[in-house]
Amino acid sequence: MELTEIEEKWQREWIKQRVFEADPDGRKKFFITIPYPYLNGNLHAGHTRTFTIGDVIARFKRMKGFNVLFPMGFHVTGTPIIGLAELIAKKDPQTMEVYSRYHDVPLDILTTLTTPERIVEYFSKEAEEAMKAIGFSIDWRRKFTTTDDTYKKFIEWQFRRLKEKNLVVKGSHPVRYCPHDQNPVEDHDILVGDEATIVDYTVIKFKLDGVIFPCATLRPETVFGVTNIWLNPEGRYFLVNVDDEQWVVSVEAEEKLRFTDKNVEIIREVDSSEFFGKYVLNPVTGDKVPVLPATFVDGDSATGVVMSVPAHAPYDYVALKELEKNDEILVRYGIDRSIIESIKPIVLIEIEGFKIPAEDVVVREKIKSQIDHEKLERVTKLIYKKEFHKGVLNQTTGKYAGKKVSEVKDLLVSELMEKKIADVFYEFSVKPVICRCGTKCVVRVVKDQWFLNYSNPEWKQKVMKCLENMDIIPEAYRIEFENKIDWLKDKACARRKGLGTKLPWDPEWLIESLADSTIYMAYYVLASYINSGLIIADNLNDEFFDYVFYGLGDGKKTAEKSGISEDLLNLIREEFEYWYPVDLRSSGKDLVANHLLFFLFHHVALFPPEKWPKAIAVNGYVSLEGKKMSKSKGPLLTMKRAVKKYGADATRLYILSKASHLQDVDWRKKEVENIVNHLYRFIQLAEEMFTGSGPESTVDTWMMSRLNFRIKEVTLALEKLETRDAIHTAFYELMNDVRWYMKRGGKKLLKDILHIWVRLIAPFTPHIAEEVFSWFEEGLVSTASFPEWDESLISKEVEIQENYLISVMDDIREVVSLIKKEDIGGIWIYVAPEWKKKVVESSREWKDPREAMKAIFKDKFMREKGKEVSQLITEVYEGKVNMDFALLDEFTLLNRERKFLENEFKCKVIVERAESPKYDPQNRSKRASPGKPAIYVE
RNA sequence: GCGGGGGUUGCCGAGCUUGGUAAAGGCGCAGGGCUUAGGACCCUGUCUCGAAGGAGUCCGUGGGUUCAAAUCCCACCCCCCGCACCA
Repeated sequence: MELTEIEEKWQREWIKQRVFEADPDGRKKFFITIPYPYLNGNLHAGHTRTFTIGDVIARFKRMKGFNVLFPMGFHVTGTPIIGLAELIAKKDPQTMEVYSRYHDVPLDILTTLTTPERIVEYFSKEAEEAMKAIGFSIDWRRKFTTTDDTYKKFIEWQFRRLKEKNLVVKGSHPVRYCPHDQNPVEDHDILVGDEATIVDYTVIKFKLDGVIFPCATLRPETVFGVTNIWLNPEGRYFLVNVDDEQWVVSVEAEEKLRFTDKNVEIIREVDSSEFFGKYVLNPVTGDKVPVLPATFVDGDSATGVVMSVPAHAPYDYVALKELEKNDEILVRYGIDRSIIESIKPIVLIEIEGFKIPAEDVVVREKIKSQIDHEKLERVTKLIYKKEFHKGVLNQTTGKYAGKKVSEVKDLLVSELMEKKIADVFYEFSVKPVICRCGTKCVVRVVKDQWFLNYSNPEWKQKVMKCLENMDIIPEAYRIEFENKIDWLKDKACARRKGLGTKLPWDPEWLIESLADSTIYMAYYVLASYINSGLIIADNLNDEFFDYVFYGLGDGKKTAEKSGISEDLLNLIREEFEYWYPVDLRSSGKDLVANHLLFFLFHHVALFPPEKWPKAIAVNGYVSLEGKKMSKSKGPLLTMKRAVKKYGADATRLYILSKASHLQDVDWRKKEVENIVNHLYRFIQLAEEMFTGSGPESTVDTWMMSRLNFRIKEVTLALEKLETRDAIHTAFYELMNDVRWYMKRGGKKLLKDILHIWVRLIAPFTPHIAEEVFSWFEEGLVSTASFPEWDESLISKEVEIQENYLISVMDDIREVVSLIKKEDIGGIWIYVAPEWKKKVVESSREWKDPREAMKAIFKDKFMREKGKEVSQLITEVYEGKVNMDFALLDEFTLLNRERKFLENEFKCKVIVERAESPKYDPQNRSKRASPGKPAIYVE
């Protein structure tokens, strides 16, 4: 029978018997979810991996006796689907190519996918078919898409509740923005500089006659060491009204400020030279410092006004030195030389190995000019790094003295901001940033934006608490989660464009797509009632959700108001109570810093602790023959195509067996094909085993030991979601065990082993497992019980005996290969004499070889053996003697297996005691060591 | 830069938590068996040397701890991922 036939047959059977439709009952429940896919394309190998892990666990838990709910929905919210519809509508060549070639959309259908609705309809159908074809044990009665009216009601409820808790707040935030398109730009909109991030400079407001000189800096802590400020003598500056203040900024800065949330108005252009030699007030220290010219100042970097800290900033140090020597400039701007000469670097950060850090490195690197950017950039970075991490602030900094720079920085900025003597100026980390349309992008501050208040420390605290009680798989990721929780800032949660739910209190805004996907697992409970028509959108109001999720309110009134029966309402409430919380959420590692984090945040915000998630599992990516997959550019391998080509079981098995959890899987055609062969091998072996029977044999106990050990290994691995190890054990190692058993003449247990084995592999390759299982009994393996192991049958002793035999065979084989003889007449095996065993045995009782020898040589017989004994003792202590083997009754054992050995080597085998060999032409018996008999071959 | 993960034999990957015979397993390669033939399948080998089961080398680099280090500690080099308003 072909594999595809088997697969389709059992998939039909599962649907017919509704095996995966889960409703509450008396059993313990297990609720597992996988992030629903976003429908801007077909499911691919990456989904295949994550989803298959989920399915394997779902199937395993089901067989372990849990009532398992494994549901699936579809994500539609956001802009990419709209973008795709537009691209298809205008027949964008790359899109048409990628979607027909890699997503396998037939061209005649593709050309019709010009609206988001058609795209969603097409890909949701495709996705469901793909997931059925690969045999996922999903309860399909619960599917939905995030643009369903009923789902929108659910999201509205969620956001109203969050707002009530003050977790949705108004604010402004910086985005990359194209002035020409008048739109924020995303990564793929950017022509040049897509690696640029937005960095926030601190602006410190130095004052002169009521005019502010906003000095932009990344090192606000150095404000205590300012000796002067810089303007570029060749740069253009404006005097501008900024809100209710007057600022002097570069012309470039003025332009940028207009995109912020400040009101900006040019008063007049000013010449920087009119300020040189004048004194500005440092608002932090109260010092008055001069304004001086420096050409390194970049008008296109932040405000174009810079504070000078010659003790810690190499640029400033060099510029001052240059100025001091440049009489022409001094004269030109009427700057008194004594001003420069009186400037002394003010050290405010103490760091080992430096006195005045900037001076030290400039001298050491022999930097002569402020235009030597390459060297200056390098040493600037060097000093910054050292000072930030290891530097300690000194008494110059007043109350911050004794603290580390890294500890003080944020605190200092927020204090200065509060006193309104500092501000923020956003700037790109890399320049230029150019939009696809060719326009230079700016940082724009979007005003009156709605935010999820993730920075809220109490909220974070709660998430941390939740995390503490969760299982994180792999455990190494826990620290990553902790870091990300700490790092998470407020997140804008509303958009102008896209698909989704409108913000209920401000319908101009759409709820952003990650924000609407945080607690939707709860919605799966309702979805089956919605899909069966028992509930429609009109039934869903806040009272309904409060009642179902919180048990709040009066049942009768709520039912009345919702327009559904009280019985139904209570049924849904009970079902929610039964399934929630989520026991396991399994996902790709790309979702750690966003979705999974929000998943936790929203759960702790909206649900009591007993409804918080229990576990998160994270897995790596999938690449194709070493190349990264890309939905929009290719290459891509769809789930459907993989299944069609290699079969469901092979695809499942391959993608899980290739790498452990965090590791990325590289999909290689050749290896997948080999897995297909392996499955045929398994079926062939299974057929042999099913019909196999025979008498008891000496290897039966060994086989039982192995089998039980393997069950144990597979079970423990699956409990930890280590699917790779589980597959390895269940398929390869157990198969090797069975082969060895058969080779050794084992027959009796074959059929029984198969009956157990087939259940062991059922979570991974359910179709083949069903087929083989059906040879034995009527029911389905999907609902059969997972094998339990019997610890008492796992026998170390029996396994040692078997390993001993293998080791002896290896030795014989090696000897045979070394003598390079065509025909072997016979093999003589000499088992070590009793006295040697005694030496080995008693050696173990002593701490070191000298003591052992002393003790053993008390025996006269041993003394006579002198050198041999001491040599043996040395070998024991060098670890050359296998203690497990040494204590076996080797003679009996080898004699028992003599026939087997004769068959293996196709010659006669004689086992002798080394004390009294009947035939030993080369006197090899002397070499016999406990656990390692001497061998003679002729 | 910050944070996380990683560097093992031709390749992919175990082993590292808890130091104790490095090289599980797969792919590839070689030899043999089976077969009309090919594929598949089965067996054996695959760091180096070896005409007796042995010896030597070895886990990114350099140090350290230890009787003993792939494993623990320190420093350095290299690779991958995330750094957000995008699903």
